[in-house]
Amino acid sequence: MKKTSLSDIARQLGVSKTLVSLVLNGKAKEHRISDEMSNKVKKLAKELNYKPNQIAKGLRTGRTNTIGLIIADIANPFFGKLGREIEKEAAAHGYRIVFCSSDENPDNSQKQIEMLQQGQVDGFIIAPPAGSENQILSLKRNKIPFVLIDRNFPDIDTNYIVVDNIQAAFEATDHLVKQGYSKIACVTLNVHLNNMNQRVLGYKQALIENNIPVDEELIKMMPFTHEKDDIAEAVKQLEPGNKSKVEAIFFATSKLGIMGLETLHSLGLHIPGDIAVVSFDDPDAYKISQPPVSAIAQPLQEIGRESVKVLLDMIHDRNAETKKIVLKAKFIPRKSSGF
Amino acid sequence: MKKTSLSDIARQLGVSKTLVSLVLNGKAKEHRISDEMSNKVKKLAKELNYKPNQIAKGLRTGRTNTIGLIIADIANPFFGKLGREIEKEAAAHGYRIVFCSSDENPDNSQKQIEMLQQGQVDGFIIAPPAGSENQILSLKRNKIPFVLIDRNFPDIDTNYIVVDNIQAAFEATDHLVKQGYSKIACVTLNVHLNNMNQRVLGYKQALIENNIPVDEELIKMMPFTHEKDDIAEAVKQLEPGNKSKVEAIFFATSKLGIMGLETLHSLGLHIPGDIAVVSFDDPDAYKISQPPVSAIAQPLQEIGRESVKVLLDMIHDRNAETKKIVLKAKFIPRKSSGF
DNA sequence: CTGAAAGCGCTTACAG
DNA sequence: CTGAAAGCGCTTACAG
Repeated sequence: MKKTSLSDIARQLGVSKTLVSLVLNGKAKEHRISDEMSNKVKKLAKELNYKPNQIAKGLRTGRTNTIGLIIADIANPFFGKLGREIEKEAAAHGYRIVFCSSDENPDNSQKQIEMLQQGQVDGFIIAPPAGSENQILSLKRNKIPFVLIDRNFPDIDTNYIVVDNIQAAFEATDHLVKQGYSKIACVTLNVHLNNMNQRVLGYKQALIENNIPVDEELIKMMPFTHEKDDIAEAVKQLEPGNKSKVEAIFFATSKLGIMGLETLHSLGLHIPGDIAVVSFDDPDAYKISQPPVSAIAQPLQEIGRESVKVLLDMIHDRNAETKKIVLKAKFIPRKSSGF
Repeated sequence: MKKTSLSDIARQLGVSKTLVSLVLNGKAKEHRISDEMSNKVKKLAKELNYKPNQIAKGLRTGRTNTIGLIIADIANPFFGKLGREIEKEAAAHGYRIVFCSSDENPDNSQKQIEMLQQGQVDGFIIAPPAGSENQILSLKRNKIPFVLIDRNFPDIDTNYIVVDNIQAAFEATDHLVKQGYSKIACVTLNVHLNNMNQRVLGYKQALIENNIPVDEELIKMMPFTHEKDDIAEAVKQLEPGNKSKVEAIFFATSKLGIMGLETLHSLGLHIPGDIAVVSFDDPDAYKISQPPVSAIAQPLQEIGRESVKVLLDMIHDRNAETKKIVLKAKFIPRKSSGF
């Protein structure tokens, strides 16, 4: 069963493809095509179950109604949930999503962007890995619509949707202090991403503001290709359980937090009795954890929505002003910090 | 900066587009084009950073190198992880993935399939929602390559990659019996999907085999648009904590399990002391849960790989035999069942 | 060894 | 009110 095309309809009706195309694209009125003819065309199109070939349309119009989504890893619940929100908003505007996981590797994102740039997407939503500045600059230079999410490059003027990482990390750390902890460690990633830097900054600011000296020994920077064993090692180095060394840990990502909690549990430590815990991001795991984990929940729906909206604005007007949106993340105290 | 096209290269070299296309597609030898000419073309293509327009190529060849992935919800870690595996395998073969979340709603999958069928994908990997039999039949009728994952329709001869749900549910339930529990409840979805039916079947078979009568009161079928409150209600009806009523619960999906655990925790129950728990699927949450949750881990990597391979076979030969692959899921006993 | 031409299925100036 | 024609950027028989 061959698919019906414009010409099939045109032939059967004895009219031109032009007319059929015009009618089916809702431009009948505009071109003063008779209602009678209009209806005949629409009726037959429905009968033949006509669906325009989007590839042909795309070649002609230069539009594909597809957005390229480049994130670190779709299997990471943070990006999975964000992907879902983006999909939802995109679908509402008639757009589809092709996704690529970069694994935070700029070589990967480079290839992925190149691949999708060959006329397959109208624009990109990107969580750019460290070291991908050139790729972003190149997109900008070529006037390809895109918006950054989760992190941005402060030196490059682009659209972005991020959260206030400093404020969120500050709030979580300050909460620990208010709960009575002062030996507070920070486990983060050793990677040049501004969101990560900001999380550490917020952590430090909260300590300073509370007159607690920052102890670099308590800040563990994990190589970013970290394995479970690395985290375990780093966590153990902090000597959790020994309260003269450390009383609480702030995990800068949920992946770190989940692995860290596994380690703490395996050491037989009681949370928060032996060691208190707070974490950036709020995966399901933290809700059913015993005790539930105090966490910083990002406004995923808003990030998803805004990123699509900003991108579409850019697609419709490539010279639109860049939009820089900073949303607030919400700290949710739970039992893991003695709340 | 306009993108360079085939004709740009042809013009600059004073040759035909044919020649350039042939060379760039590695068909130079075959057409006995001189090495000298071949190299000139390749060199210039590289210099001009030529990237073939995939849309044009797609229109001409009818191939897009894109796979449509339709699952219930990319935000569900099970599908997120599976999506990642599929992406990986697809990328290895030069394919990209456009994904759609159906929310287990056949109206959604219908629209999504229709949308992507307009020449945008070469084939589909689908976790078909209940009630989508017609859509699958229609794909089959139109000889569109596709493979089902996670569940299949026994009455329709199609490619599929699933796990042995009966065996896995049997094993998990049997484990509970061996651990000394006999009042074992099952919380599942009230939905006509063969994988769900099989999970309940495996649960029942294990009871019967162990001479434990099946008590329908202990089987809770959740409407599939379940909310957290519904699960909480269902779990409470089982009267967990009252061991004369129920001693253990088998959750048929991780979404049910996670919500169920939240309820059990909120009731202040001790696991497994007051109530033991096992669950289908093995999200991160189960590993850091205290106690860790006994779970059935599906071989996601294998499902992802095989589904892509089978689909590509079908794309390359539309009359290929259908492949029906049943993989084994692995039961991992942990502390939640007293292990 | 190489090229001219047709065509994939659309849209859109242009002309009448 | 409607149509013939060009063209988006490729690939591929066909011809020489």
